[in-house]
Amino acid sequence: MENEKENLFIEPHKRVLMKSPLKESTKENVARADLSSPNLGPLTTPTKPKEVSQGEPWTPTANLKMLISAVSPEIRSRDQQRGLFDNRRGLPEAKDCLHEHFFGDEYEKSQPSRKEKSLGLLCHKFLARYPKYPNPAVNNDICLDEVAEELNVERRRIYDIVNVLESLHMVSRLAKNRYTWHGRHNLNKTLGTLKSVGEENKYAEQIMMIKKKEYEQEFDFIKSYSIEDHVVKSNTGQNGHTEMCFVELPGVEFRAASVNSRKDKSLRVMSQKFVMLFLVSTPQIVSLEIAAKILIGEDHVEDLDKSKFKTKIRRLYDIANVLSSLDLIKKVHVTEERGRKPAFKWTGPEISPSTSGSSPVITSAISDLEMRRSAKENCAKNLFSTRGKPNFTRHPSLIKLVKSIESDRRKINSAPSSPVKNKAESSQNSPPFPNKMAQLAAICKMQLEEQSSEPRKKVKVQLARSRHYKPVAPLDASANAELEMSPSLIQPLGVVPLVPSPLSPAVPVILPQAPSGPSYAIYLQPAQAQTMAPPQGLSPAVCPSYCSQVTGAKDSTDATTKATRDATKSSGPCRCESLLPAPERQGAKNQTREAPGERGSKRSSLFEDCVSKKKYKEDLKGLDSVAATLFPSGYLIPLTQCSSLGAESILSNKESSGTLSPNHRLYSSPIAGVIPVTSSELTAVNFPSFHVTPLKLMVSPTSVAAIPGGNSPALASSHPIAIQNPSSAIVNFTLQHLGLISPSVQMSASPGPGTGTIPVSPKIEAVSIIPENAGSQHRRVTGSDSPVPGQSQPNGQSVTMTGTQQPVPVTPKGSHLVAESFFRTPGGPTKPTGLSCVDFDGAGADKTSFGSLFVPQRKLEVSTEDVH
DNA sequence: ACCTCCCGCCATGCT
DNA sequence: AGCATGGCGGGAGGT
Repeated sequence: MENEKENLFIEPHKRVLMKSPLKESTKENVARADLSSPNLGPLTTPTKPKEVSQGEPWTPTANLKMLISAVSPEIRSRDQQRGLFDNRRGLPEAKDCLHEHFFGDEYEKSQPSRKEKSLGLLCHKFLARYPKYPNPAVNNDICLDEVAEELNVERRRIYDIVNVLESLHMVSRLAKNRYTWHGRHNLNKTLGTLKSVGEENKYAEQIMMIKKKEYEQEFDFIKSYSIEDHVVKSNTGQNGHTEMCFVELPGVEFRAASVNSRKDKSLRVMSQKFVMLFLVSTPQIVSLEIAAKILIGEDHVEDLDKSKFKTKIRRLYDIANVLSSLDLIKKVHVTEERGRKPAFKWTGPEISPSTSGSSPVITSAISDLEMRRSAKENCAKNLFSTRGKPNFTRHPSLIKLVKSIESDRRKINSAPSSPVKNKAESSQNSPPFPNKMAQLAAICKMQLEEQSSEPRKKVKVQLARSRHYKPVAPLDASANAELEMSPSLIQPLGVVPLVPSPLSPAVPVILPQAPSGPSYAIYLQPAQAQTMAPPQGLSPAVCPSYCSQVTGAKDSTDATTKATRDATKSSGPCRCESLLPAPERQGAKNQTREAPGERGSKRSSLFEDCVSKKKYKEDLKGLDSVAATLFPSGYLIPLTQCSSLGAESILSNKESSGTLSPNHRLYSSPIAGVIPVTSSELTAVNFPSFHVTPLKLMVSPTSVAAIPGGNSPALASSHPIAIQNPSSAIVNFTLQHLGLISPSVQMSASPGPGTGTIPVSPKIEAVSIIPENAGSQHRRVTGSDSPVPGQSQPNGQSVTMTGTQQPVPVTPKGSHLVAESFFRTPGGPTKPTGLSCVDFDGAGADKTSFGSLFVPQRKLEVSTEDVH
């Protein structure tokens, strides 16, 4: 219905193009665009035409133009105005004309190469159309048909992009063909939530397990660990991989119940899980192989069919391309003994679970596990009862509310469209540029937009994050590494929340949103929930009600509604429980993090000791238990919604935050048993962990990036927020003053392009590692974006962005050899996993220390290569 | 030869 | 039935 309304103007052409297979291939796209536009387009929607025309830059010149236009809105608009119309007319013929007119050769050449058609490029184009931080007040509707037309791609492709964006809550579905653009307002929150969920699910453990297996296979260690593996498997089985829940955030959520039928499987869920893997793993490097296994549920690796595995890999590439466009991840290669494996490194903001708000809860998981469990169970039962679709259930009541709301929205939205494209218009056209170029352009734009956009959010406090701080000083250092390396930082980190989020806002001062996070509700899937024992309960469900209250004000009704729904669905109890727990959880997490010191020590000791198998086992056990509970599934509904709204929500957050802080719990995690720290453990587990973890914890790359702030373009790229927030700057200063960070560090940045080379001090492994990350990030930013940063930059913007980033200097980014071997992480488990690779990047030197544990060290090299 | 991953068939489910 | 979504995997471009 709504759609129709929306489409009214557009529809005709849209449909023609879109629906029909015509769109089909990009090949035709051009034609399509032309056609479409002519048909109705021009008349109805001016914008489209533009795109169309742009759509295919047949000549190099055209491409260049495109880039430029992408970079510079002005140009863009100009071109659009001029040429678009022409193109519109063109229609199919137009393209022919173009081809012919323009030179057949060129035409062919220009023909979009595969790369030009890549999802990543397409995503950049898509993103270029919207502000990173859209003004909530404005209409941010996205009409899929329009976008598809404008971008000259099949709608199918748009779905791929939108699905991933939706998983991050950057868009939410309004109605058929319609989505609302949220931009990055909720990103940190979402990431925090995902991290929490990931922790709950124990993805870190799962990763470790997998790695372990791999090692075993490789080395035949298997037997000793086999048991563990089994456990894991079982867990996974329970989880069920269960996983498939979709984590919802407030605002975004509902896409509808109805609509969501397929959600479960969907790319959305996969995307969230994939992101969780990054957030949970210490190195923050995730290989496709591991991700695929985990997403498949793998533990039972062997079970995997190749075909299934291959399919999963394909999907992961799809997701990765989108995430890369968002600057959340960067492609790298991990070199292991086996060989080089494609992997992706998280370049997005670091998130502390609690940080963003919601997450904290998650973090607490361990301590709170029990509570969570109960909560979860309840929630699951209640919430999920509905599940028509497994994943999303919402409370019935909530659902009703939501529906009503949605309907309202639709009505409103549907109004004859305003297709909003906020910015889109300007950006729109993206002709096909070379990927990189396009990317750059897009990036530049985005950055600009971000900048322009405002700081938007308030900073959330990141105190929570402090928890991250992992024990190991080195790590901290590493974290800071970008900033700097001071090891000292580490502890401080613990204390200091600073670390936190770069992204988010790190401003410590502000708590508002709280770091703690916003509350969110996690809905478990009924099945899972029920099935699963609550061992640790992920359940973190935060009560929706709670959320709703909080959010309510601003958020949009949606959020509240959801919350309410949830609440309703879930029985009251659940929520209540959930709510309460959340704070605790957070606190717990925080505590845990604080505990880090312990962890760190443990870890360090472990390392030193070389992890003993015992630990490993223990860890495994812990994992197992965890695993059982893990999967979280369900969604989280954060109360807080959008950061933008933020302030209001803050109250809730504050509460949470407050709770959090108080709560520090011991770390001992029920789950882990031995291992106290969950979060840390997880990270540690992953591998190189120790180093890494601390680093991560301590300083999140993002944070780091943020710090640099000034330009922090890099950061910006990854996290707009950081950039935006002045707070980050403040934080930086603070840190500097404190001595935690060295000023120099921040700036360092030069993006080091290549592999970094920073010799970071090996000494502390962690440290060394950190740098890498940072470096990598930086690199990634620049690199990934486009090879040609400079060029793109017509505007300064782009440049700045890239340039700033990197602090690189500190870390070497490139590949490091590390001997990774298994490390044991304090947490216990050591897993040799390939993960190590990640570490490598960072630090090479240290390896030796770790190194040798079980295995032989592998070297991991992570090469950040730009993909494409 | 392997890595990526585009492309579009076709199932699913809402209208 | 028609249409919107989107799972899925063949197969081709890139290295």
